[in-house]
Amino acid sequence: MLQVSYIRDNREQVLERLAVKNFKQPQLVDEIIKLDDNRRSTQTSMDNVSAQANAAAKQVGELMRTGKKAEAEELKSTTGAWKEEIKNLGEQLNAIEEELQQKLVLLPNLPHSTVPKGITPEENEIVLENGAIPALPATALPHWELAAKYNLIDFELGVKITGAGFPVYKGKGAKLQRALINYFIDEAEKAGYGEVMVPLLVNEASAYGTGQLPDKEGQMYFAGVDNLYLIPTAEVPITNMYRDVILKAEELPVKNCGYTPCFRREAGSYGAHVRGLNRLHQFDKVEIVQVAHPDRSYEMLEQMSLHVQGLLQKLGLRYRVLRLCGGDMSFASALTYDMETWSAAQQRWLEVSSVSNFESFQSNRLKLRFRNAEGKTQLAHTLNGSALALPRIVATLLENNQTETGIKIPDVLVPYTKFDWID
RNA sequence: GGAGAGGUGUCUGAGUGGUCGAAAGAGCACGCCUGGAAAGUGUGUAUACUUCAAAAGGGUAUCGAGGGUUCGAAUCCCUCCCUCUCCGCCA
Repeated sequence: MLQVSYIRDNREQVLERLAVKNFKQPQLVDEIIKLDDNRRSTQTSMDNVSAQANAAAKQVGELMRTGKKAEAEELKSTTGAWKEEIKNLGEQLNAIEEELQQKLVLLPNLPHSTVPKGITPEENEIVLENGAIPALPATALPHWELAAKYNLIDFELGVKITGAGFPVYKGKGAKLQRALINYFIDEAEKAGYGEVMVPLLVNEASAYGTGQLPDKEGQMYFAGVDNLYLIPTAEVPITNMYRDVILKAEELPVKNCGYTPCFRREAGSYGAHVRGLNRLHQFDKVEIVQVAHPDRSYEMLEQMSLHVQGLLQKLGLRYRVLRLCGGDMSFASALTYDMETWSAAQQRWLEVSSVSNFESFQSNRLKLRFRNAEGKTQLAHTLNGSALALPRIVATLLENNQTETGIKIPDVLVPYTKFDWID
C-alpha cells in the first residue's frame, strides 16, 4: 500500500510510474487525493468540536467540586448538540476512511526507475545468461518420464491421495528433496540469514499484511472453520514476524531464511506447460527475507540476487536473470529479478526464483518501522526471494544431468544425498 | 470439549467515574560524578492523525477490539477477539 502523503506530494511522478506498470485506473490517484482532503477537513472539524466538549466536561467537574451545582447543571444542558455533532462527524469520517482505504489498496506499488516498460513476459529484460548448455543424448527424456523410470516421484499416487499437483516423492526422489532443502538452508545461513521455522497456516491479519488479501484471496487454500489460510510462500509468516514492530536503525538489515512447503490453488492453469513438476499445488521452498534500511535496500536486492545466482552456479545449471517489465511484475513489487534455469529436455526456461524489493509497500500495511537518525519512526523496506523453490530445480537437475546409465548428482549435493548417482 | 482467571506503555505492575497518556520500579538515552567503569545522581523516554510554510507550540484519538451509559470512562454495561491455569483427550 502506498502512503497517501507520498501520493499527495508526488502526484505527477506517481501517475508516470503507474503508467510503466500498465495500470488501468489512473483516475484513482486524484480520487484518493480528494478523499484525503475530505478526510482531513472532517477530522479537523471533529477534533475542534471534541476539544470544546472536553473543555466543558472538565469545567463541569470543577464546578461540581466547588459546589456550584446550578452552574454545572446549566453547562451540562448545552453539551447535547456537541455530542450529536461529534457522532455525525465520526460516522462521516469512518465512511471516508473506509472508502479511501478501499481505493488505496487498488494501487499497485510504483516500479523502480530501472524497470523496463512492457506488458508481456517477452518484454522482460535479460540481464545476463550464465552456465554451459548441457549436451544431452538423443534419447533424453523430460523429467516426468525420468521420475517414473527411476521411481522418484509418483504423480498418480498423489492424485489418489489428494489430487493433481500433490506429488508423492519416493526413495532417492524423497532424499533429493531433503538434501536440497538442507543445502539451501545451510547456504543461506552462511550468507547471514538466520533460520526460522514458522507456521504453515496464518490468520487474516498476516495475509493482509503481506498483500495476499484482499486481492489474491482465490490463490490461497482456506481453512474456513478456523479462519486460517495455508501459506502460499514462507514470505507471509516470516515477514509478518515484524508486523507492528519498530526496529532500531542498527538492527537493520534483518535477514531471515526459512524452509516451508507452499500451497497454491493455481486455479485455472492447466495444459502441457504444467506437466510434471512445472506447476504444483504443494511444493517446497527455501525463502530468504530481509528488512532493510531504505537507503540500502537496492544494495540488498543485488546481494540477494547474487546469492541465488551462486546457488545455481554451484548446482551447475545454466540460468538467466530477468529484470521484469512493468506489466509482468507483481502488484506489490518495485523491482523484481526472476531467475530461470534452462531445461534441456523440455527446451524451455523454467522460473526457479523471484527476488523482489517491495520498498515500503508491505511495511506500510505491516506498520513495520525503524527509528531513523532523527529519532523519528520511518517505514522500513522489505525484500524477499526464493533461494530456492525445489520442483523446477529438481526438474532441471534430472533432465540436464541425465546420461545413458543414470542421473548424476551435483558434487555440492552429494554430502547431503549420500549418493552420487540415481540409477 | 468442560471449568476458572485475565488482557494497562519496551517490560514488571498500580490504578473501580473527573486533577489519568496513565503511579512506581526496571530497562533504555543523555548529563553529572569517576583516571576509566560500576555504584550513585539528575533529566528525558508511547503511537497515530491533525493544525502550522517549517520548527516550536496547539488539538484529537488510543489502557485487547467494537458498541453503550454519562456533562465526563482505563475504571460501569453489552458483544466479540485473544491469552493463561486446571480437568479431559492426545503426537
